[in-house]
Amino acid sequence: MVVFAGQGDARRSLELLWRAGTGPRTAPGPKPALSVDRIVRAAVEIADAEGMAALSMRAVGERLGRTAMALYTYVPSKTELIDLMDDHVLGELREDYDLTGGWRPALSELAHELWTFHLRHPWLLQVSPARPVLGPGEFRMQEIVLRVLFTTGLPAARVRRIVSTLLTVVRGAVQIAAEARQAARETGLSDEDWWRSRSAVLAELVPDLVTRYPQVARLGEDAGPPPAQVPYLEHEARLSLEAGVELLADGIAAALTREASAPR
Amino acid sequence: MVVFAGQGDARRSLELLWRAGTGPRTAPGPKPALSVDRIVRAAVEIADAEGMAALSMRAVGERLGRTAMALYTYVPSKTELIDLMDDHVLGELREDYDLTGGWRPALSELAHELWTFHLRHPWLLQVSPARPVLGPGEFRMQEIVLRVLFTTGLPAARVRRIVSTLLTVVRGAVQIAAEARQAARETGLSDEDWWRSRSAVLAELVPDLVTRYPQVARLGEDAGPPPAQVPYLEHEARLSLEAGVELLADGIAAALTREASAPR
DNA sequence: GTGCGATCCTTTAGGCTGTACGGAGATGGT
DNA sequence: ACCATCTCCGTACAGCCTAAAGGATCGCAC
Repeated sequence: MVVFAGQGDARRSLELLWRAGTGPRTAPGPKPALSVDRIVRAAVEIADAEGMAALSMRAVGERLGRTAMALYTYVPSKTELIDLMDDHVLGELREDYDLTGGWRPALSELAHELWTFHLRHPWLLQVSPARPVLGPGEFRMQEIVLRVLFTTGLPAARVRRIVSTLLTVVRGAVQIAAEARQAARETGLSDEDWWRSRSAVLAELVPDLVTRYPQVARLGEDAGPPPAQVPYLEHEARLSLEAGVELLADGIAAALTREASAPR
Repeated sequence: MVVFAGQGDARRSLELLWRAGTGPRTAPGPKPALSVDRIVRAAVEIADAEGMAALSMRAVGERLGRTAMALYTYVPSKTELIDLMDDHVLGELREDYDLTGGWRPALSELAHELWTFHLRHPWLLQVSPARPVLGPGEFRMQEIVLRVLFTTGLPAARVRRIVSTLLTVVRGAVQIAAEARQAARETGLSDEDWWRSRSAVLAELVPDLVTRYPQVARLGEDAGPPPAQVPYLEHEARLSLEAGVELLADGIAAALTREASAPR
């Protein structure tokens, strides 16, 4: 499932996101027992614990002692609810990063925060980054990341692409880690067991594997240290993220020296 | 929806992927009118044209003049079918890249090929990269990418992370482009129209936006040239990819000079 | 106090989804 | 001719989102 930011009424969506029009109540009718916030929190709890696939309107309603349809008084659709969830959890992001050591350590600190944040809410990866949510959380997040990256002194256009790349790298790494977790939970097989059973059959079915795919074989030669605690793929993803951020930082440094030698 | 590589019987999955056990037919019963290949091709056509969400067993069956259940004779489940689709289209990837100019131009050529490839089959982004498919297509793809990146001379462990980062960067850029396309198709709104209508309401609802989010405002100042032909987000994603690959290449170069000054 | 009408919530229903199950018809080998 | 086997289909079930309609509850004007 891919989720797009509210396709319905733009005004209604934005009002919900920014909690506009929440003045004092004077209208008739029964008092609302629920609230947008309670619904969003319940939904986030479900998605965090059981994944986006388990997030149904029925499930959210049930958790609040209501039916699915009761939610539609507060939230126009499931899509919109997911937007609200997205923007809500973005409020958790740590705000300040130590810039006294320059942009480089701050960048890797930020990347690490984004990593743990996304791992806490892996369903975020299912929300489309195209046409983003445009709520306070999203703006706050942009603000946080930009505050770090503008200290490089690079021009805005370049910073924009760097932010985009950074978020992509983080999301990619988290995707592997999170989906590895989910796969382990759903199949009951650890990454190692999965690989062992597959590679045994594979070797039998395709005996000439190493000669047919020499580069891949070359990759396999350095196995690296066995992952002790952390599941294999999660560990690998973590290393991949660190490598990615380092590559990114080196790329920024290169851009900076170029900029310095040929300033316009 | 997130799809995992075949959770069923590992042997059956791999046999299907490698088309093992397709000897001459001597069994009784009616001749199969369909084939795994035809089913996979039909499924790919649907997913390419209408997206993963439109890919249902009923739809695939209909396209072949059969019911949904007829497919289950050939393919054990929808998940498995998607794995087969994935591995199948990977066969389209161009194989050879010009390495006479060194790894750098080859890398950007490769990235561009991966970009167009994924744009042609955007549903690939919905297949989990954790626990990959382990079919001939996947191995071929790895082989292709590794052939380019091993020419940097970096050690295998490092190359592995670089490959991972490269694929992540490409997938991230494609995701934005593809989902922007899909959003445009589904909402009937161009990126510009979408942004115009939203930003008007936003300015009204949050009048102090620029003072509250100064960094974001600073980003907005350089609007850049208006995208003439290509839809806005797709254009932006393309630029983001190019920037990402350049950053990556600079990162590799930095790693190379480090390696050269301190070889072990 | 009484009734109007807005609001909250539920029930029902419709159109999707993947796939388990059982059966119908076709076919090759004995 | 028979039978085991294979292809293919109809039915069914559980689950999904949400449109529509009705019941319960309450603030306010009269």
